[in-house]
Amino acid sequence: MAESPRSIARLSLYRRLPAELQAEDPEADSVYSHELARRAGVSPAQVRRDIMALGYSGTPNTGYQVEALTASIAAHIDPATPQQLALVGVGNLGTALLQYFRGRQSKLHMAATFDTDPEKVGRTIAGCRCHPVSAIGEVVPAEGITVGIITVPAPHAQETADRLVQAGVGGLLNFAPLHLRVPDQVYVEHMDIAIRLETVAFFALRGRQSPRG
Amino acid sequence: MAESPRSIARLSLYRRLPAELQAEDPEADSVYSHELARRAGVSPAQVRRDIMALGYSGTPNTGYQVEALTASIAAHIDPATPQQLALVGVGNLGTALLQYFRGRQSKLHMAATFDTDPEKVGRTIAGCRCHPVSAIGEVVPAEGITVGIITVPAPHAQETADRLVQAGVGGLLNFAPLHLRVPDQVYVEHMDIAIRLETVAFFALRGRQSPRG
DNA sequence: AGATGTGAAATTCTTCACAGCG
DNA sequence: CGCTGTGAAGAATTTCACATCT
Repeated sequence: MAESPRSIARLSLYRRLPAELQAEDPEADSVYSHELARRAGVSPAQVRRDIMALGYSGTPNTGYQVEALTASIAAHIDPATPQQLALVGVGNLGTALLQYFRGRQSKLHMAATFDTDPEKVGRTIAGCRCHPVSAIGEVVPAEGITVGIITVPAPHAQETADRLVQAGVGGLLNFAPLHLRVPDQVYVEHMDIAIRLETVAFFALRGRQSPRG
Repeated sequence: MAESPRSIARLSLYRRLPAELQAEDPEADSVYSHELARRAGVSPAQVRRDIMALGYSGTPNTGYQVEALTASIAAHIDPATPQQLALVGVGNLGTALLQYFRGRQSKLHMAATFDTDPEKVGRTIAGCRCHPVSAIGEVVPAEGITVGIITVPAPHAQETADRLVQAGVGGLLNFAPLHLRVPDQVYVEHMDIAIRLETVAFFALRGRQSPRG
């Protein structure tokens, strides 16, 4: 089973490569591991192993059928039914993310946003109703929300996470610059921009090759 | 030498933990590996090994002196002289990032922004002058910029990266949802929000424990 | 020939466990 | 004692290399 976060992230990446491919060559209905590898920035062996884990097989000398491959990836990583998201903290970054995902067709649906600012509460921002943070406990279960996106200032991030977890979400995407403490069964991805920027700056001066994917 | 991207990222994280710590207990001038570990979400052994690589040593039974530790981390990961950054793509996300880093004191300085929109070019956004993208080749060397942040739409991300690399940057922080192809000596961090969100959504339904970091 | 699928090797990263110090 | 520093073990991940298929 390729069920590590790394492999899931790579599969998610592979999935959108056929679109790139077909933008260049609309005829193409199959693709080699080394072509996917080149576009994904990983090794061909890595691609083959990830795809192997899907249970899908390509054909030697021909590669992978893009349609079948895409379907296999979707079957593996997409939820059976659409999954609901919530975003907490409708500031600059939160709004940018809402715009970013606005209209993106996907199995992930932005169901609600939350903020403490009375100016924002009650309004609809980027097509999404803004609730007061105090309503998390009510709205999250009511909407069946399973994932929370945290874009509040650092001092409020942990309490926001606590509320979301308490309300039942199973995963968090955290943009606040601190490590969230959550129960073991809750999955967190930390999008720590400051840390990543410092890491880039470090290696920018030292000429090290980038890591995977 | 703990010079992997992972270890650099962790050091960057450890560095801001003393501030958290001292906010709770202003008296504290030393800290144990297990305390740092708890706050960073890693194991105590990992903390000790990362710090070992700095050349700094704590004292048994007392832990690490926060001031000396912070200084050691800074000496290891900060540039000797301030490093200049550029951001390309002053849209919602780009502006949010500019605001986010506005006023943050650091060895990293936002020296220029670039956009193609004539409405934005020439203006000062979040305290930073906006140049036309066509000026990258001129401004980047002139300002000594070493890191580029890419927040342009996906279709323009690769050409943006090419321009920045051509102009001499050594590292890129990419927010566009695709893998950038750059020469080996250029370091890239991919902040692929869509992929990370899909990964969270996947594990939110499966209750897997988060990875470290 | 030139792909894929995959056991096995290699590599990288993390944890264990304990000596030694304060 | 309870901590740090660290060699060695262990896990996780990636790559190799080649049998196999078209």
